[in-house]
Amino acid sequence: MSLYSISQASQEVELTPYTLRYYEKEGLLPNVTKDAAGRRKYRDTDLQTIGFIKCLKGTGMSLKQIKEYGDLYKQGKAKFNERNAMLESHREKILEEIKTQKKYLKMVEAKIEMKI
Amino acid sequence: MSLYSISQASQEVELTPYTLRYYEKEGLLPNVTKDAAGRRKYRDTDLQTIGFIKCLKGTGMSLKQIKEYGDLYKQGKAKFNERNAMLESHREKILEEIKTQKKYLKMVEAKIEMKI
DNA sequence: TCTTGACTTAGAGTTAACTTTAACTGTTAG
DNA sequence: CTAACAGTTAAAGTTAACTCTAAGTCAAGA
Repeated sequence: MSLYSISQASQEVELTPYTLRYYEKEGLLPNVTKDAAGRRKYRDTDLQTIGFIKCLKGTGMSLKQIKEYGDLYKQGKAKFNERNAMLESHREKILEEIKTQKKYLKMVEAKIEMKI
Repeated sequence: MSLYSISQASQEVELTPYTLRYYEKEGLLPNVTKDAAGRRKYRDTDLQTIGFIKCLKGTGMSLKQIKEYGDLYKQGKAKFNERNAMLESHREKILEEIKTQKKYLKMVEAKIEMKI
């Protein structure tokens, strides 16, 4: 129910106000409302959206693709299949990435064990 | 025992010749030898070094830090502690990253399950 | 001998994702 | 009333990590 200023939102989601404005400019956050003075007011759902954007970005999805996903999302049920296909294939990518990270972890640990 | 041209090495390590030259220019591969005509010849140990660079880079270490690690490596036993500390802390970072990836994976899976 | 192709260099160009600046507006505390 | 502050925009600047271009060298095959 509460509304957050850009600096409050920035603290909540751990992104700078610059980044929040940038994401909006790039079309990743389409529906941020503004008050009478023209200042952004973030709703809880906006923060949730940003949270999911951070999740996608943190797993290697580019902002361009995140925007594509968001655009499909806006089109509702009509694009459900396409949107879900994106998530499914992204899921596979994350699984692959975790595998790779584990392999690399072993390599680093082996190097540490070598003591040379 | 074998020597690889830049294009052969490039195929082996799955990096473009441009990238190999770039890494060398940045001081990440200090000891690539050249033949009489001035062409790079990569040894197996060079390919192993590149493999480890890919591991560090693939786990989020910047080229700048990788160079720092390499520079410590060149200084041998004298810098063993410092070098190993880098690897230990990088190991922690990878473990953290795997945790985060798993959390994000769950978020994506939850979104898929929501079917909305 | 000529030409093709793989290499060399220095330096310029590209891309993604911010990050900052400049100039301005509206709100609030003293 | 005014100073400080938090926000606004468009546009320029930054950074990391490549990626490419231009001009040239060298070796091998027809």
